[in-house]
Amino acid sequence: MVRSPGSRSKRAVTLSDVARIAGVSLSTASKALNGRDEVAPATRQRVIETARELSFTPSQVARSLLAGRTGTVGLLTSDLEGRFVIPILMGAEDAFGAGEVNVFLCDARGDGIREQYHLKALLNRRVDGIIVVGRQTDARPSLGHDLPVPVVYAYAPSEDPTDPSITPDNEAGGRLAVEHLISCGRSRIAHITGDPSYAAAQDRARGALGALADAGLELVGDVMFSDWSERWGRDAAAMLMERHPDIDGIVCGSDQIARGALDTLRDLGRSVPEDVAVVGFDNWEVLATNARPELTSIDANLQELGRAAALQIFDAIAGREVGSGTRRLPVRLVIRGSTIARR
Amino acid sequence: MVRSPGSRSKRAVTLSDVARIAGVSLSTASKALNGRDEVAPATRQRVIETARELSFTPSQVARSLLAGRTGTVGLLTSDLEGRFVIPILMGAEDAFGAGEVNVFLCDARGDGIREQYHLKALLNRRVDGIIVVGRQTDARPSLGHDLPVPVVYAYAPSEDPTDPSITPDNEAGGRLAVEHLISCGRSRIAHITGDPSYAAAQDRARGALGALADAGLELVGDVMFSDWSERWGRDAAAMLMERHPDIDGIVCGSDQIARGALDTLRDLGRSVPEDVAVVGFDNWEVLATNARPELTSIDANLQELGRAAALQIFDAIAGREVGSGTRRLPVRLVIRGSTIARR
DNA sequence: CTGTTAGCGCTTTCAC
DNA sequence: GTGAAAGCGCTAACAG
Repeated sequence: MVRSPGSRSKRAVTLSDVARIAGVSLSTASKALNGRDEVAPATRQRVIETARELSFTPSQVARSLLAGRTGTVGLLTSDLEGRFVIPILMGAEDAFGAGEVNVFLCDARGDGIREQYHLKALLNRRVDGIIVVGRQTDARPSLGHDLPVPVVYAYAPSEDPTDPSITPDNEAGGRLAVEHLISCGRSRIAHITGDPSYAAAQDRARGALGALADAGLELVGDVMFSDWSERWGRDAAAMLMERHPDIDGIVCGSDQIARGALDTLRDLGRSVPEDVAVVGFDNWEVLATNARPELTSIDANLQELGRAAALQIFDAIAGREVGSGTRRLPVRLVIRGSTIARR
Repeated sequence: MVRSPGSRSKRAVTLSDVARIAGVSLSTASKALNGRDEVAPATRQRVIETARELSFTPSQVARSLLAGRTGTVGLLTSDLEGRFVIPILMGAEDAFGAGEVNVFLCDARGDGIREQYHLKALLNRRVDGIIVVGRQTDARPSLGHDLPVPVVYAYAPSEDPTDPSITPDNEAGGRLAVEHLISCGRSRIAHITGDPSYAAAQDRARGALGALADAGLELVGDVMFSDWSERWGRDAAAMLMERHPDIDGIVCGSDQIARGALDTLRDLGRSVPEDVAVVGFDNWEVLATNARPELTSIDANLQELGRAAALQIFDAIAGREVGSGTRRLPVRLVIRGSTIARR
């Protein structure tokens, strides 16, 4: 039978191949390769050499079966854009130590059926833990408590308050944005944000209003709720500036909205940040750094969030009882030209 | 010993548990649950019932060990944004049939060492295939031919022409953009694009120039190469319009560049699409649909690309010899208001 | 120090 | 129809 050189048919080399060729027993080979110190140096050397020559790769599958742990984690998401899930994945990889643990990424596309399906598959594969990543910060249905592996909810908390969830502190973010504007000498501050049915919109607005109240200030106009689009940012800014020409600061509920607001301000001939300072939300680099001027924004530290979720999974796997309930992770302010003019 | 109700310590139920409780042998239980027809209906019923009661989940790990295939695929990427990798992942999931195959997503972050590390880990885990996703369409180093599993390069082709690669047909895209402008009655067409060291920039430009030549037209000005930013789009458009005020169409090498061009045109009081029609590239929804007017763009059909990559892996796993070399997948034009005014 | 043995959870012959 | 036994690749007791 003729077989192309690149044929896959070659069975993978196993440890017993190595052992046989190195002239030792299976267990000695195992010990030699795993650094157990009950092996004569010369023997170890020979085994390692042989393994290298055969390019032996130990099967994690077999190891997993034996160990009862697979060293894998499932990331169950509905974030179609990947805007949240990728940083979270990176944080998780960091925390797990790349290579030690591998992540199954499953995209449920916002479909409960598909989510159940993926969940089932992950359990079949004996993942050691599951991180559920929502696409907004609204609470989402719990996967339930009767799962054989630890589950952590990231970004979107679970509706069940006894589930462990990690979510950005949006209220602190709203607060931070206003405090920054105030420290820039602004006092006539407005707020444009997205869909009021989103927890993120409400939380950020609450934070902003709280910070204003603490400073003895009032919001200019009402909180402008509508949707998360650039278009709404443009329209809302136009309405606000017409009714309240003395506005000198705008907190926006997203970077997209902020981009829209910047557009309108430019159209109206208001200079940013001199006349009006603008703060966005999410610190979506591609939007923030290409705005003119570049956009000051609140960053949710998603990578940190991913890391935290991974650590929590770790703790749970190790049997340490992890605190349940929602943990809010600090956010941070990234200052750019839309609030402080570059020299 | 007191154990919290949610404790993980409970060993997962195994098939032998099910068999024992259902009062049958291991092998009968296996046959019953796997739909083998050498089982009495009543017995099968009883086993299935028992399995359900115990919420038995068959271990894929054990199955994989036995079958020699794991039903997993590795997605090795350096696309930090996730802009390309997520649609490709989705396409791959579709093609594999969600749940049948699961995908390990590994982010090498553009670091060769980390890539090798991840590759090693994937091979240890006995993935059935690997899809390598680059972040640009430039050729990237091959992982080599001596791997025990099939590898397909998606988006970024391999430098080795004998590796199977799937990449969007950028040249056809450039062509498509120009042809569309011409069909909109434009004849004074310019081209602003990104970094000339990128294959994508060169390929798109080549396609655009080719289509112009075919129509007996010449590009207005030089191809404006620089970088992929919105800022460059603004600057380049300003330069072009000053030197060639009669420009009536601009093909842009990315949606970001197009957004910049649109900004400048508005600043200059040129209306789009009446005075100047603009086409972007990538069809990045969040940018394209929020532009004013909304941006016509070339879509690389990434999900399709993911699907194609997955199918190719499939074929290779099944032993069907897949064609090697680079396959260019068709792109498509998405028409919006920046080339044809909405009524 | 080295080798033999017993599984991890499952599927699959092959007898009964 | 059903069950006993072998074995996927590996590690960990336990003997030598």
